Amino acid sequence: MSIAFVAIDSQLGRSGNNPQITRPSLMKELVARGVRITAQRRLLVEIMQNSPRHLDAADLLEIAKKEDPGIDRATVYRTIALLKNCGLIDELDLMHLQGEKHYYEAKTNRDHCHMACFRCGAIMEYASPAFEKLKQEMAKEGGFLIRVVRLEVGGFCRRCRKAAA
Amino acid sequence: MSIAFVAIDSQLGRSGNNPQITRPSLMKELVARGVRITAQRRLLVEIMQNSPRHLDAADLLEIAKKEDPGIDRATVYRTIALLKNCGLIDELDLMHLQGEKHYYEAKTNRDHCHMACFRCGAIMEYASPAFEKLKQEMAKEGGFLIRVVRLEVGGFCRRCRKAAA
DNA sequence: ATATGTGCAAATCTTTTGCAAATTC
DNA sequence: GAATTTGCAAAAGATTTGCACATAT
Repeated sequence: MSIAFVAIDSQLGRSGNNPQITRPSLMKELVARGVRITAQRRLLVEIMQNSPRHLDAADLLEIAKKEDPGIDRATVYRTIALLKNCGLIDELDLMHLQGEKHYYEAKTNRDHCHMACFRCGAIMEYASPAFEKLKQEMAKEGGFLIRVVRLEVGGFCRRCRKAAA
Repeated sequence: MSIAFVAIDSQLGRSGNNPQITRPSLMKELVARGVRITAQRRLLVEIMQNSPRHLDAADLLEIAKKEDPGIDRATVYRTIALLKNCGLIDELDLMHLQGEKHYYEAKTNRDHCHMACFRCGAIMEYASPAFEKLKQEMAKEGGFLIRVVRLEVGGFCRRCRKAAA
């Protein structure tokens, strides 16, 4: 469980006229897709749904073990793959600030960007109409049917930019 | 060396009013930064500079070995790290279509997005003023000093979208 | 009852590292 | 000549897989 990200994590939708960001219920979506519900899936999905932070596979496993000590790493990875294939979660790298692992979050109704500070490790989220417009433009100009979008930015947050100056 | 990407790879700057995309000379930039030039670095940098495709570490090693069979994997990774830290190359995942490895490209004067087709594996590049505008907005609204930007999109290219319909 | 999912352990894949020898300036 | 870089071999870290057993519908 990484610590560095707790700081300014999740400042979603700071742009002026954002509608509220919402997340669909992962469980309902799974049921709707006819996916078999097991105890382990229920547990993992609940953790993902409710975590205010971006979790990696190891985080997820660690948290799940508190409830079900017998749960295995493989199940975590398989469940992540399932959710990803159903298009219910997004995968992030967060600029590899903490190594090569991946982070996950339940898909929101609004795509958003992740800005990672190289100095303090804070992750800021950012959604804006300009992003939506860019997506539309890419789809139209490129003739591309977009399924997943990942915009990640690395640099220095307001605080660290000053501190480093 | 992956094959799937050869197809529509590198359709950079299809948007209407794009200025020409250019790349700085990696070697010159390294020299300007006072970086020691070794035979291995010269070779690897030359390959990176001239490759029309996105190469991963294994590709790079394989190509370099044709010229210098003794060159080692570690040197490839260390050189990639050097270039990345100098801000001379960008790192891509290309939606992990081919596993967890990373791909690299010499930084261009213009940031651009990579669109990866889940079906045929083609990679399309796309730059546009809307992208520049979004970056500016993020920097301004978030108070963020942007150093690296990575926008990757997964979905279906024009051809595959039709074929799958 | 049967198809599907799980735990376990081992394997795989990519990337990193310690160290002695080689190379660059 | 001194500092840096390289090759080698081993390690590390994340993720995947085969298989016998357990579970959900």
